[in-house]
Amino acid sequence: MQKGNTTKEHIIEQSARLFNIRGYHGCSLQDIMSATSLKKGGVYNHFKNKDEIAFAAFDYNFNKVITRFKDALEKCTTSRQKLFTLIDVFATFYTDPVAEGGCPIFNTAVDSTGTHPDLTIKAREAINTLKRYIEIKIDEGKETGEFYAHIKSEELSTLIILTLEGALIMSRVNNDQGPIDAAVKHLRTVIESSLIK
Amino acid sequence: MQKGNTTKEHIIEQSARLFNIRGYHGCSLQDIMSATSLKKGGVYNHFKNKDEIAFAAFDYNFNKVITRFKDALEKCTTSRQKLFTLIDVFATFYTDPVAEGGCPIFNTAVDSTGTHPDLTIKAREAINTLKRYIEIKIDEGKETGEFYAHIKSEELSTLIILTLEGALIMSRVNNDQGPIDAAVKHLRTVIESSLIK
DNA sequence: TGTTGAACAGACCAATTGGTCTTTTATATG
DNA sequence: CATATAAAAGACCAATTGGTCTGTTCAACA
Repeated sequence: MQKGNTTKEHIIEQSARLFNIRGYHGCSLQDIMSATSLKKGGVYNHFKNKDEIAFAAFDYNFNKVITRFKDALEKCTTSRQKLFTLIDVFATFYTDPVAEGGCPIFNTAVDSTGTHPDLTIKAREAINTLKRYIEIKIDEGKETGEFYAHIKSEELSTLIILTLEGALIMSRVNNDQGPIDAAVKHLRTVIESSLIK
Repeated sequence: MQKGNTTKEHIIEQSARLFNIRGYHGCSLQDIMSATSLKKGGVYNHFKNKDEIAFAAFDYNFNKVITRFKDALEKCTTSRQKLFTLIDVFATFYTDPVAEGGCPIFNTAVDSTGTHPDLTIKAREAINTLKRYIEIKIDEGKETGEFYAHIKSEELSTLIILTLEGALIMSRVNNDQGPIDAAVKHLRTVIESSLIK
């Protein structure tokens, strides 16, 4: 266990790792116990069941995703810069993952659909939070006159997410950065040529 | 069990459904037994273990995907038409899924990574088969002079797949056709404006 | 220093897991 | 009709699952 960490945080960290790699059904209590070097009593002292751990783990991972976006965008001044940075941050999810095993949001979305409705809801909310976040950045660019006013923010935000998330999955399964690079390059072109005045 | 089907085919069909909805670890032998109305002996008379069922189920689903592409593209004459049809076929994976629960290729890719290497390999091979299939269609268009020669076939093929697969996942988790529509519209524009002479 | 409460260990549980093996049931063929 | 063979049933298995509960340990505080 890392110093300065409470046991509960330690469990969440390790579980967040495991759930992202193995998925909800692929990760057992035994896996969590091994990863945390705790026995059942130690784990269940902080959580009432596996679901609670999974929820906390997802929130933890999602928070790391959002934080990475916010931190990177803080340094940006123009909306153009913000959008490009947004894309670059997505790309870092491949080279330097928030959580080993790819993007926790889409992972959880795919993993939970059909088996764990409550997790699906969490994934859905996370996607929509992210979507609105990007939408706002686009809207800001329109308000300052940096972007064309006719651009549909929601559509573009959706497109950015689905392109990069698709790329992350494809890159990961092929163990090849090609898809990520193709997606980044493509989106840059799209933005440069159709969004910016 | 449907008429004209062998028991083995029946097991594969049902398992293909279940594995695509619930994932490998989310689908138990009991689930398969219930879905097929067979007992353990009936299932294991045709397969030696769960893995064999999962492999056959994946092949079955993948074959349905490829078949749908081939059938649709048969009627096309121009390369432009083929590429647009390709995109439309992807879109049908949302409205009229090959297998309930989304695209089996990316589902399996996400589901298996980190827990089931053999399935990951199958998913990877499927993605690359599909990628090459689309590449060839683009190359054909270049050879006939329909498309610009400078277009990078592999990159475009990759982009088409990752965009539409990303859209399928996003549409499914949000239960909203918006992402699919956005992806289709976008790719059509891209092809129309930068690929076709 | 003795006591209290939280943190953790670990025994225990019923249910379920994937898998094996023997027995029964159909079915086809002589 | 008898028999060989394949298909399916279902009893059985050890291992693992998520979860509960009772001890034990340890640290803060009076």
